[in-house]
Amino acid sequence: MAGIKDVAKMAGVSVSTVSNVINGRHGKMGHDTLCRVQDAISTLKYVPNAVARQLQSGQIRTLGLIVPSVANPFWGNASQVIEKEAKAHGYQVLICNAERDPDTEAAYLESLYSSGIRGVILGSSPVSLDHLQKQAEKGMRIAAFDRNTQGIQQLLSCSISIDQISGARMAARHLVGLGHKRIGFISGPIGTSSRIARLDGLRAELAKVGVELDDELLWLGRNASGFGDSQAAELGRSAIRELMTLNNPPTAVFCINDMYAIGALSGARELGYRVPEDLSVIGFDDIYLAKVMSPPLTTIQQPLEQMSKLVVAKLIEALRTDGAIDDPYIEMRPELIVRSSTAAPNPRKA
Amino acid sequence: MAGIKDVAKMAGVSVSTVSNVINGRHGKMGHDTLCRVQDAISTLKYVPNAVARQLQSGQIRTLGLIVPSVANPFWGNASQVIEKEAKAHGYQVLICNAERDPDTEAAYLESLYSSGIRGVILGSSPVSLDHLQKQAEKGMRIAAFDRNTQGIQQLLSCSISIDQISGARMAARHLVGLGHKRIGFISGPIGTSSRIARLDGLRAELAKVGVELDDELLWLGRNASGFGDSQAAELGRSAIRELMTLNNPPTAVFCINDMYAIGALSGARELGYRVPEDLSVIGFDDIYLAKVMSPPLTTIQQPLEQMSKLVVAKLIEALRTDGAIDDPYIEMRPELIVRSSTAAPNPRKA
DNA sequence: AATACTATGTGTAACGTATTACCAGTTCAC
DNA sequence: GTGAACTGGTAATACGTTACACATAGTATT
Repeated sequence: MAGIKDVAKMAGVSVSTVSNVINGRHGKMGHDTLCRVQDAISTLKYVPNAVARQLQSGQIRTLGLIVPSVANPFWGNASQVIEKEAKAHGYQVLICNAERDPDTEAAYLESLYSSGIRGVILGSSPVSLDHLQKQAEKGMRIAAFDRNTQGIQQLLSCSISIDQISGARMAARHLVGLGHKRIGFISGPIGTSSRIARLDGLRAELAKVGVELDDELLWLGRNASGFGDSQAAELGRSAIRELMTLNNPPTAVFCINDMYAIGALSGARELGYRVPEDLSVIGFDDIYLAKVMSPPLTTIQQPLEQMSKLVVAKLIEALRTDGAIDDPYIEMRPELIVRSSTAAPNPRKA
Repeated sequence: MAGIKDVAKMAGVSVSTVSNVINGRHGKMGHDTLCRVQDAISTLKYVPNAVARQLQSGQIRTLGLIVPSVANPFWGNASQVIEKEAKAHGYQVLICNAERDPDTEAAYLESLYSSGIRGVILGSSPVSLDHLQKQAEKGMRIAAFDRNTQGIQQLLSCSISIDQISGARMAARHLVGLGHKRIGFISGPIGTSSRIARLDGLRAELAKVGVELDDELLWLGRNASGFGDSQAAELGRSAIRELMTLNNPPTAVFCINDMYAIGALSGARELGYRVPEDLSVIGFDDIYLAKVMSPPLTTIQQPLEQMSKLVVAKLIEALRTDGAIDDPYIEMRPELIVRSSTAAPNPRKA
């Protein structure tokens, strides 16, 4: 374990001089001194101890990222893009799976704080952010990702999200436009801000055009306690089985995200329903799997890459400027991607 | 930002006493002292600085995890399980996406090392581990996951993997057993130990039973430079299009992992081929999506949960015992999961 | 009454780096 | 030839925590 002292001894200079070399203050010394130090560094395979450095400087170039579950390709992909972007800014990312549980989120936040991390990207997460108050007060900068910021802006340094409500309305409008009148809704437990908004959007649009949303067709993660996103597809499959065996089944279903939609596709086929002839399915997120499903999934797209770049840039700016940034709360426009899982309802059954 | 000194001052005791409280040495002090210190801690919202702690102790309860890509559900799910398991041992996990690039892996390893992390789980990764030598020499404990350990055991503290070769042979035997004689192989670039072993296994089994493996039917990630796993499904789709438009197309394809297989399913359907009637597709890994595909995917299962538990336990043990652990190199048995994407070849075309 | 022991705390030196103040030469203008 | 400015470098201290040796007082034992 070579330390800066060993390097100094070997090069015959003081530790401060070595420190100057490491930190690029080359102007402060003679050329031969510089060379001797550099030689010593490489022969000893010396790497500065980031821990000691941080303790001294109080700085650490690491961001926290709290997501519901990297097992869900949407978040897996988001994590990857965010990490890449952070790396481009010279930051590392510590990824945490919080499973949408407030206590787990709070525990991670405290742990990140105690590691010196002062910037965190919070993905999805529950409606109330009370559990984060303590850390926020102590100076943790929090950036929200994929959630609305109603009433919690004082806790947040910035936020990036799509307009969930209008996304859900686009989906609803698409289905209604095709002629559907019996529309189902499939989701896991409605605990996060984004899920609430999506359901609200669906409700609002259907109300506006005068289509009833039958409570019987709302499937909200029954028996799903403790299930993570890796089970989302399975839940979607169970859901569609229950909905399609009702006396008056839906002709179309809106799924809270693409994973549920993928499960719904699978379940519908098992029951002998053809998609989209007998049943239309629409998802949300546009994960990369949506286009390779059969049939390819109609869905609402989130501009993931742009959102990730923005959230990283904003958060780092907030960290540098001590919170004073322009335009901290951004809502992007989602987009309807029509593929082949939606069509007009089957007249025989309608 | 309250430190231990502030707590000590407020409670009217020395920093040592506060340290004792924090570290659970409650027997060393009077009851009222304990209470006063605890009060001070909570009113000041004091959280011990993990960095300073680590500097002192040289210990950090964090593991590094280097994976090809969390966007691939196999690795996303693995990351999640590993993280959960590590947490149960009181460790955090720092997840890094290395995209199968040796330089990126080396950079992450150095960065992890300088953060005081001394235990890393290395997922998949290139054949040669020369790029990791430097860190390994300095005392980094490396656990290999999902790769063979031929000739690199001195670099590794432990390893957990399935027997890739026998997994691939099981797949080949299954296809041959169904009567297939023209078998294709779809993969991205063959750069990692696990991919090499899978191809070797396929070759060995086919040679054994006297079925030719036509080079024309080997699709190895053409034009795939820089593509990550989120594109694997798309690559699978391109691959199947190329293979099925040959003069003498395959009747079955073996895909390097389930993501490619999912893409192959999609591509085959687009071309009008039915799976499994016209084409059999077999994958590898058994990600949770395999069973909700249509048709559900026949695949080779890796016992992910068990493997994850083992690798975490072994690595932590290696860290604690300074490398001396029993049975460090474990190969688990993969299992053939027969679903509905494989069947006997269509006699019309055979 | 002297000794030993227990319970309860305290003081301080690390840990490895960055920063600050400082010092010894050299050069140079006047 | 004298002091200011500059160059190349040193030494001391701080960062927040822990570990360990030591201090103090009260109580029990001989």
